[in-house]
Amino acid sequence: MPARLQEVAIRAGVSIKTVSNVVNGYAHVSPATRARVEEAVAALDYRPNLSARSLRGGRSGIIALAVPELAVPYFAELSQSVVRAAGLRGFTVLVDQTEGLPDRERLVLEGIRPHLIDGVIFSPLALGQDELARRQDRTPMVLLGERVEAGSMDHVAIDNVAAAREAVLHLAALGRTRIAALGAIRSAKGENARLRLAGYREGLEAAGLPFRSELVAEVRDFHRHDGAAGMARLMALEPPPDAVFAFSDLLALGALRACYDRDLRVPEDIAVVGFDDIEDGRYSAPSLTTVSPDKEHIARLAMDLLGTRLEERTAKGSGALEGTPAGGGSGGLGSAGPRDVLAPHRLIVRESTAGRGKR
Amino acid sequence: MPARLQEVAIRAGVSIKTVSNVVNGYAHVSPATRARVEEAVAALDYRPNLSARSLRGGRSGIIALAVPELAVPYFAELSQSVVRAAGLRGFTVLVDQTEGLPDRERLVLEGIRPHLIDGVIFSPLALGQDELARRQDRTPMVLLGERVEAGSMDHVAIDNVAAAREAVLHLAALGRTRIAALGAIRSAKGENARLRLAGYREGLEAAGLPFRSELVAEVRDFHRHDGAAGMARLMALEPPPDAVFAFSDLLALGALRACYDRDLRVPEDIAVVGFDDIEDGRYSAPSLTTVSPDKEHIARLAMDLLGTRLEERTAKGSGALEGTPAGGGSGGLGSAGPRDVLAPHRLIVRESTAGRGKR
DNA sequence: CTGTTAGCGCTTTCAC
DNA sequence: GTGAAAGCGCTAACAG
Repeated sequence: MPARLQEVAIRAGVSIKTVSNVVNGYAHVSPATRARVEEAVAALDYRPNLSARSLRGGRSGIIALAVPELAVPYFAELSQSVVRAAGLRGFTVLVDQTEGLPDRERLVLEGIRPHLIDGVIFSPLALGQDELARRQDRTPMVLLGERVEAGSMDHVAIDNVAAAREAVLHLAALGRTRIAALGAIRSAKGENARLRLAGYREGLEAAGLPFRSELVAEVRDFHRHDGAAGMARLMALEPPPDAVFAFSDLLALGALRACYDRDLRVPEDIAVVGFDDIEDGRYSAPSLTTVSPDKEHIARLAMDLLGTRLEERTAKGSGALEGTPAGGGSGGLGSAGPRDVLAPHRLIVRESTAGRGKR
Repeated sequence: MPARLQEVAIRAGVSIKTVSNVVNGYAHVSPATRARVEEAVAALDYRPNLSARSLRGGRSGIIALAVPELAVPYFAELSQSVVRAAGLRGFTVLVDQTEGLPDRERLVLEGIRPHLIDGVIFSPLALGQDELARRQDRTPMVLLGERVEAGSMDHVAIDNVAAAREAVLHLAALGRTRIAALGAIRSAKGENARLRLAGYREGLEAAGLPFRSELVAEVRDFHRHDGAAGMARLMALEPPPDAVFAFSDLLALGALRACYDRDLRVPEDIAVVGFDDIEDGRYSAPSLTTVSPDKEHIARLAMDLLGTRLEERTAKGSGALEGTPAGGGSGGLGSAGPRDVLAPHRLIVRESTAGRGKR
């Protein structure tokens, strides 16, 4: 049974309020008193009750991170960065796995664990623009990846189109002419896939290469499995492609595996570029050329945006404390419009396009 | 501003208590009333305030999962399973990354977010037996991996020694005689490494092979990087090993990469076995033979243990209050001692030891 | 079966 | 500078 504020106060011979002041670092406490209180806090191993604090103050210090799957390395690495960035700002992260299921994503939009969560960082997969834009819940939310034009949510992403274009231009610069795209997605899930496909077309055009629809392999998901299957279909073409731009590293890794199964040499027979720069790609054989989004940066930006919103909110909140009877409260909003932040990315050239440097 | 119980009660024309009863699914509410309340709940989009509930009832429905790094695939996959298992039991998971740092792990032991967390599933890395056993905090905790002899904590793990032995016997059965171990760890972090090393020795002995200390490669961590470096050292031996048992898949993947760099054929020149069965190993070239701990099972067992402890706890709590009619069987048995549960594992043979089956 | 009431531990006016 | 008291929203203990 942990100590309460009350007991600390008694032991220190002061009032509850004073202990609270000390614990929360407020000024106007005499050094002597402060020392006594701190001694009592330590002696009793006092820890504030977050539920009580949150009930009272409306803030919990907890943010939710909603991602499709932790087991997908990109999300695992991103989550790691988010957890770290949140920690630096004093927040703990509650992870929600949507598994890319529409219903679970809707739950996120509607506010999981309301009252308990100060804000949400959400990486949607299944939900489209329209649904995202239609969100009701007022908990501050930052969107990762998927951009909502009409919506009112903050958003962090890299320039997917530009990144994809660079990847294709890199392949073209290597002299490849039949450059395939691996990762087109038909369903609503495909925001990222759509952007990368657009960048792929731009890249082809910039390189003076024709767009051939048969060189675009569709997938269901961005997993290794889909990559291997898609690659198998591409290799069955006559003539086959001499390069592949995969829309994720997992797809690319699956593609590499498919090449291995067919004894194709990478990059000699076929060059491969991925997207995400996950750790796996640095150790695969061959190592994977990839578009590297700065995940640390993305996480930090998302946390910054969320932090700002939370501050706005508490600032507003404390002002509107009056007893508000029948709902008239117009409550000045003033909240700045949705912000759209671009995180940096760069192309990392490795063996899957450049070959093995030294042997 | 979300609706409160009060407002729902007014709209439904009943008392607060009745709404609470409906929301919590208690019996003894007339169907008509229930329907009216449910209508009101839906209309006002009422969501219970978890902070208040938790403050009042001492339960929050949140458990913490403390792992070293989400970016390590084994932990990502395990976390995914834990999040899922917890969800099935109505718990949300708050993820804590210790980064394997002693101080952060101590924080876990002392109770992160006290009062807010019903229980903890903890996969320690840096802390040794002694410190774990010395824990004060009373929040129910289940340990993953590391076993505490003296302690009082529940524990779930696979039989690391037996698993390692099987892996080595598999290599020996292939006719390999110079079987190296990759992943010994000197520091306190090494509980798993120690067990697997013990299993390695047992395996050698069972196969009638001599233990050679020069065939044991030490590492700092279980990362790809360490695997590649360790493998490089092993290959410099004269004669080199003809097989490697790596204590983690990440190490094994690093080892595969080191082989690729040296144009060694796997498994012809050297066979490789990993440990963990992460997704990467199923798509690596060659695919990785590995010891597969049943992560779903581990997660479910951990959640079951935690669930039981929580029930014991609340049972005890409410039992302290008098006036419980009904009685019924004592059924008690009070909090059982620490339970130690073994999860299943199996060896999955793939190309890195068996070669490529079909081409 | 339903209503009333008293806090859970904390912050936060308001006095002193 | 410090103390006293009023709730935040909810549940559980009692009546009715």
